[in-house]
Amino acid sequence: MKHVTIKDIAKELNLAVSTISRAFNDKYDIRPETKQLILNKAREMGYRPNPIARNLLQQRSMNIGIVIPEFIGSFFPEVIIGAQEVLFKEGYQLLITQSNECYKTEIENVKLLERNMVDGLIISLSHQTKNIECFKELVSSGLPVIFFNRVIDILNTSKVVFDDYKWAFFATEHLIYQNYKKIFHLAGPANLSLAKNRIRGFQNAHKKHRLDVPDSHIIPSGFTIEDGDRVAMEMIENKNIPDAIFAAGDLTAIGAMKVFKRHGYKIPEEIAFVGFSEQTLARHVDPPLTSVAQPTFEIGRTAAKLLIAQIENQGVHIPQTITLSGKLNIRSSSMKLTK
Amino acid sequence: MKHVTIKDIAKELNLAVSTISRAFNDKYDIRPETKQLILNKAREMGYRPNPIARNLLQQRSMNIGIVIPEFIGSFFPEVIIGAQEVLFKEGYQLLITQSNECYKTEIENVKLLERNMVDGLIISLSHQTKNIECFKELVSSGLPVIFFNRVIDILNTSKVVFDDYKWAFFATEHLIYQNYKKIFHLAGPANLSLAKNRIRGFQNAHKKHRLDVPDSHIIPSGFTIEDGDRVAMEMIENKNIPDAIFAAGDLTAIGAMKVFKRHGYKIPEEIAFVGFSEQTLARHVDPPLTSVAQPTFEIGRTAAKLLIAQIENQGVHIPQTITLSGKLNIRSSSMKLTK
DNA sequence: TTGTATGCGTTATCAT
DNA sequence: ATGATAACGCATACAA
Repeated sequence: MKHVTIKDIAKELNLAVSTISRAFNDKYDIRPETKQLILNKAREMGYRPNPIARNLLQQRSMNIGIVIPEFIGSFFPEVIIGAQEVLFKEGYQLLITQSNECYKTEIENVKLLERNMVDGLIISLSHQTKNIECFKELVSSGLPVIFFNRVIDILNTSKVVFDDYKWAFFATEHLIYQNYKKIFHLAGPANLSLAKNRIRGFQNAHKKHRLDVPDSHIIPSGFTIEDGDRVAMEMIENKNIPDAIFAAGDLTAIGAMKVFKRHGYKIPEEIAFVGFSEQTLARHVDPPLTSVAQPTFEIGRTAAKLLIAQIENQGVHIPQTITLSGKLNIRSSSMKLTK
Repeated sequence: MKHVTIKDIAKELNLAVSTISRAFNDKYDIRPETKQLILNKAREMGYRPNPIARNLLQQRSMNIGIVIPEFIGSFFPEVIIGAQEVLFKEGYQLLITQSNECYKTEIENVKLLERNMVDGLIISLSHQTKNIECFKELVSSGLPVIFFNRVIDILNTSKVVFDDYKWAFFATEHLIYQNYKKIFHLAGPANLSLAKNRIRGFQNAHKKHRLDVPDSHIIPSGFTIEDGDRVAMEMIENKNIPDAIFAAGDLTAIGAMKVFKRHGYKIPEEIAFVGFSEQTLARHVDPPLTSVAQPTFEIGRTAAKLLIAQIENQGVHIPQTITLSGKLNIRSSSMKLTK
């Protein structure tokens, strides 16, 4: 447990600590033989540099904080893996926190990370988050922050987003091409701009094909299986049954699909389903769910790169928004069998 | 970005830094008015204590490292949430790393965390891990380490494990009671003791019911969907078809189930399936998969508690192994319809 | 009750 | 080329 320090090495070799330090940071002059001597001794004694001390001195922790709203779906873990890949290469550690979609925990997580002197933050909001004062302060404090996917439009930071509008448009159009007429949209949490963009895509696809979309076709839901369950039950009770559903999240689509299936509806013949976000689950439910796939790993990598650039470039930072593209994975949940 | 320090406050108020320090750690004598004065000023100046400096001084980081082999399934995230819950309450931060089931990355993660002076580690092994020298050294270095689920038997540390033997036994017995005769076991990675225990449970359940289990019924596989795919394809090619499959992991079961389904086998009438670990996926595949549920959150909480106890109790630490229990969720993948 | 001084493990700036 | 020393921000033993 007792860590070996450069001081111990110095004592052992009758050298000054500064000399030992130099042996490890070869920016300074040091005689090659001395260096070898020190390096050997260090290995022998099992010396490991203490990054905490170095961080204290250099006023940076080499830690990056990441704040995500949940952990269970495959989306965020994949983003994190992508970010981790880039950050580790640059010597940064990743401190991961998740809020269970709870605004209060989210704020606590941010404060906790801030206090731990992370050099930057990568954030995706909980869908409870309405009050953004805290984030405004965070950003104006000067700490580099990157938002991804669930972002705050008006905040002046770099962002990595998905072209939600475009892909919601395509997904809806896919249903229209299959000749579905009464298409409902299970919308995401109202305060997320991503949800609004998906709604716009849904509407404009209809517009392009000169189809009507009454507001009643846009049903506020959420992102969970239970949201899908609930909404589907309501439709059945109200005898207001669509012939296709485009959900803002895979899990909602899956929840709704299960309910309709249980009630004897044939999928996709009577009701088609399209989801969004390509959870692992989508490929494995029955029938497999058509879904918009987001480049999860790439989102993470991009956010990490932006963050590193901003950190190493303090002062002259121009916020930029990078929009990534995806693809529509068409599966049997939305393919009308050719008759 | 420029952080306010106690020094700044001291200068501002014409007090000594130690007095400021005392105001925040109320173990020491300080006049209440002085304390109030300082606290107010501190708030006004936006002071935030710097944990890095404190850690350096106290030789502890209040960080716990966690090393897991993967991230995508719901099992490990749930364990982490459980651990996080306990650790946060005690003021610890959680540094999460994952290795993608790669031994090399796993070791790197451990070293990285060690260098960052974590106060303890919670580890579950990658299934590539065979060489345990590194972990032996780690443990004998005195750093508190808790293993969970994928543990190293011979290592003298505290462990949180699941009663794999018992539940494999029950799962197998469930199939036997349903009158399945030719039951195959898709075994987990050979170097994990958990895999061995599940095999033993499988065998002994047969023994209890005086059934024969040729070794050929135990098929080495892994934990992924692809493993299940592969193994199922082999069975079909060899025309060696079981009437039930008990897999050491849900994903393997799901992979195999899909292949057999695609080849026209009726589930569970012709082949029954039972998995292990209760991934979210299990409830949502078709048919829903019978699976042994592990108390994921509880595993995390227990590991965290053991670790904290060990950290705060340096020196007199008696390694203990806590075995948690689970339950068998019986779903239609293994329920022979009553004729 | 408050101030002074020291040290945690490093790096950087001097001087030697 | 190497040594001495001051920082980084904080906590604490000791002096006042």
